[in-house]
Amino acid sequence: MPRDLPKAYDPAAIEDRWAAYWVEEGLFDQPHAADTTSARAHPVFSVLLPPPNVTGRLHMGHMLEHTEIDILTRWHRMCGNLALWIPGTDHAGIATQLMVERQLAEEHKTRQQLGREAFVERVWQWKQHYGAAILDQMRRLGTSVDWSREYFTMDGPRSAAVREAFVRLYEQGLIYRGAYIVNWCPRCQTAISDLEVIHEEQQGKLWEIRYPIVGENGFVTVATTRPETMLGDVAVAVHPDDERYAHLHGKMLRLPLTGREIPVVTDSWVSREFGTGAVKVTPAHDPNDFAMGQRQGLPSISVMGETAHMNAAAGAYAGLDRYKARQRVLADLEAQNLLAGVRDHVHAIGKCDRCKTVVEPLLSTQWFIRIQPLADHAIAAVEQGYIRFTPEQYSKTYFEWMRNIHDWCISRQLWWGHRIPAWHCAACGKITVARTTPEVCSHCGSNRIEQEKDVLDTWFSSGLLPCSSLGWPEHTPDLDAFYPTRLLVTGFDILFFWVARMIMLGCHFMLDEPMADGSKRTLQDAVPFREVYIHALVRDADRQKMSKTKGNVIDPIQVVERFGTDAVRFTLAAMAAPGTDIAFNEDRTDGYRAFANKIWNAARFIFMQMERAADAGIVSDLHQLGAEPENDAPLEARWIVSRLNRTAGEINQALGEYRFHEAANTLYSFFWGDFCDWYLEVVKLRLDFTAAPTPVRSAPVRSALATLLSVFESALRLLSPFMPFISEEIWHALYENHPPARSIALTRYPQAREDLVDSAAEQQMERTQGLIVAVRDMRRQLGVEEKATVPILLRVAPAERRDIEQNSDIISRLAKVSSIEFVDSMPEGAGVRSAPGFDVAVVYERTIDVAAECERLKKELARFEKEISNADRQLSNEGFLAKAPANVVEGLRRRAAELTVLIPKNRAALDSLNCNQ
RNA sequence: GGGCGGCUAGCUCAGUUGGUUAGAGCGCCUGCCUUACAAGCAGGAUGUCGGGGGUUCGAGUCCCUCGCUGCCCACCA
Repeated sequence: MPRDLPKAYDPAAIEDRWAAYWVEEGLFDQPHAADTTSARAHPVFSVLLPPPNVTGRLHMGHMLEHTEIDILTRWHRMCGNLALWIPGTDHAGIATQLMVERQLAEEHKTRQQLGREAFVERVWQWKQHYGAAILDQMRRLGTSVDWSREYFTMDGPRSAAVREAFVRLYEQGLIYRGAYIVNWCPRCQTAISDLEVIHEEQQGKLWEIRYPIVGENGFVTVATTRPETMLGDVAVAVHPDDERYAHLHGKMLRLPLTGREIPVVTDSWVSREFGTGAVKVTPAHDPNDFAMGQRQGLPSISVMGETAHMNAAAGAYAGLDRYKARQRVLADLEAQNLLAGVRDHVHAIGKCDRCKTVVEPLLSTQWFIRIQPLADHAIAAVEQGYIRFTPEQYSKTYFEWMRNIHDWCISRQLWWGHRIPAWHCAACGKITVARTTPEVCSHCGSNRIEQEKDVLDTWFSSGLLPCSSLGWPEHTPDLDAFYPTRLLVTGFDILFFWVARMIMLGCHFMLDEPMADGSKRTLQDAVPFREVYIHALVRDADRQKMSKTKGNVIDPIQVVERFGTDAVRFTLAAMAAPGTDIAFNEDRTDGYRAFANKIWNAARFIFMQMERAADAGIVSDLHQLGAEPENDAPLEARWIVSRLNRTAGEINQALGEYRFHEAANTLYSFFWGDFCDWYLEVVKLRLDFTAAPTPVRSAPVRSALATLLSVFESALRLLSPFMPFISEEIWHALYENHPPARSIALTRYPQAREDLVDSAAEQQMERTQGLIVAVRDMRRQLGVEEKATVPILLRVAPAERRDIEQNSDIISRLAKVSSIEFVDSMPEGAGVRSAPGFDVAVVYERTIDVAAECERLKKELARFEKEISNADRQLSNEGFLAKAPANVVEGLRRRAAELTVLIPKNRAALDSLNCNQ
């Protein structure tokens, strides 16, 4: 027998072995070119791994996400679903480029020095290294993904999908190119989308500047936070109804420092309350001004370049950095007495999400997606309930954003990414957009064409993943079988970046695509996933957000090495209440390491019993034994089987609602509380091979062993999605390395069987447990030696006496009772415990600690009295009786009846001990 | 400027549609090496559910308000 398990569980000794086994055996791979009829015959559970960026290592948030997806995937797989979890990594354009630039900087090099081609080659090297490391970590964590379908957002099939998507959108007129105000990062040297700008409140200044009126004495005073951009002013705007400025409509102003003349225009966007009510208009450097410029037909003057230095149009200020220029402008205005005032002003300043450089709104030629048509479908998909969010509140956030969406700037002036499939013609200046690299300009036939240098926003390719990971734009069997994916699990931080984009792109491209049966997909089947589960943020033990700068980042691999993967997974699951951030606390993990050890030792115990049974020649093959308890089976067997089924029901329900914490806690308390603490202790009674004077070749022993094994095996299966390693190891040992399947992960998940839920047995067991606990407590109070057995006096209703007698061996063993004497009334003065259903006293020579007992009784009495007065009040309230559900009323009546019995007993005990003297 | 969440035992957190006595882990106190497990066993103590008001027969749970505290979104210079 290979069951010579070490006394303490050592995760390190088994985890690598199983992690490798699962991958090598391809246990979680689905056949390619899947038979779609079989896919339709089975429920499908398909899920996409949110691709980790190839920027570094996995962090705790990844581990939470992967644990949650893995639990669900393993669960669905064991429930008989065709489960497919596709893994992959993201090239993460700007983020990865930044990492490599930093690496270069350490070598005192820049990407410009390397040149585009060499630089991109260098990033590929980085990707090889870090991408592989991330996937290794995933294997280490036991994620049950389909490695045969692994993707990278810049590999061949995904690049083809990106090109197809771009070209189609272009052909549909949904992509345009033009000069607009964009968010420009002067450090990254690229445009970024609105989402990549993070706003931070900052204490700044609001300057008031006088613009002289041409041909008159006097000024218009404008207020601005960006004085340096005044060099690009093309107008001053006032509200049309603002009487203060009515006389100036149509007049010209002389722009200070430049002498240029600019008009006063009216625009109802201007707020009369803010500043002076007159606003300088700088279309090239402010999004609002740009919009106004368009409305008013004003020109744009760019005075700042891509590095946020003033350009030639800034005249004397050319070459100055924007902040330097600001100082100089202010000083010059001051000198000319044109600075009317300055005051403190708090405003939000935009910074680059990646490098934290202050973003500059710049006029720049970029590619955009006309987003409204896509957004319309995306809104409808959620409104119609084709996509559901959990927690539900996120759908509100989603709508909020989607209904106020702006066109998406998809071009980036980066080198790492999907290069836009557009070619500029040097001859005719027109653009050719094509799926395959063209030889000549499609407009004039010239061969002087050059591909667009810009690359696409990284989210363009990841936004296509639900389709592209299944083979789109090809019409593949995978797409037929697994699209829409069933679920997306991700963090709220990429709700707009990624989730929203996937919904828009998925709905757009999959609508009207053929399904497996040849019919066209409607919106319902075009969505990229049917449900979105938004998980929490993992914080440190002090609820602080983990960040490199704070130095509080927990490396999952390190924690895993200390406590074992299963313990960390279980910690995350047990703390993952939907909608609540997780304060990751290692104390908790230590507790679950102990849980793993508990499971391990339960297995050791069971293996010992099996060996003994084999040695005694009781059974040849334990696994052949029937598992269901007979009607005359002992209480503990009927009880544990009932508890198992109830537990299975609760876990299945909880997992179906993404209530990981509830599932984990239910499992924990079942295994430790019910199975180990009670059931195993009682079962020892049935399996007492040594004590039996006669040969133990008896049916009861076989029956006990059968239940023990069956319940334990079921518990392991319940456990396996949460703790795949230890459950796999023990399961194989249980079957002596000849298990009925290659992995416990391929067995069936236990489902609740109503016919095995035995409420009567549960109630009886609860009463028995109550009695045992009462006796144990009295023993402690009386100071009975741990090993001594003592007689008890017991008073129960005659009807229950038989139950107690039947289970007297359980009581004797677990409460160390030598004999039970049934009495009709308790003797005076003895330490008596009263509970609903029984009074019990321990017979022992020592007397109890009267003071302590009085205190206990008084506390209990106070609690009872409060409770009965509550109960009486409610029961005499007609509204309650009329409106409360019958079971609630009935429950309260029963409790009141119990209290009516218990309270006098309590008082009598207090009297007999003279507690009140 | 809009919107969302949190406040429950010493600590970290559960508590689904309002329903009988508000729970867990860790920590704490007491006693045990009981031959699966001392990473264990048995027993115990601990809460005016942030304050106030309201709805209801009944509120930790729903509504209003106040306080503290996070977070997201936002083109008022």
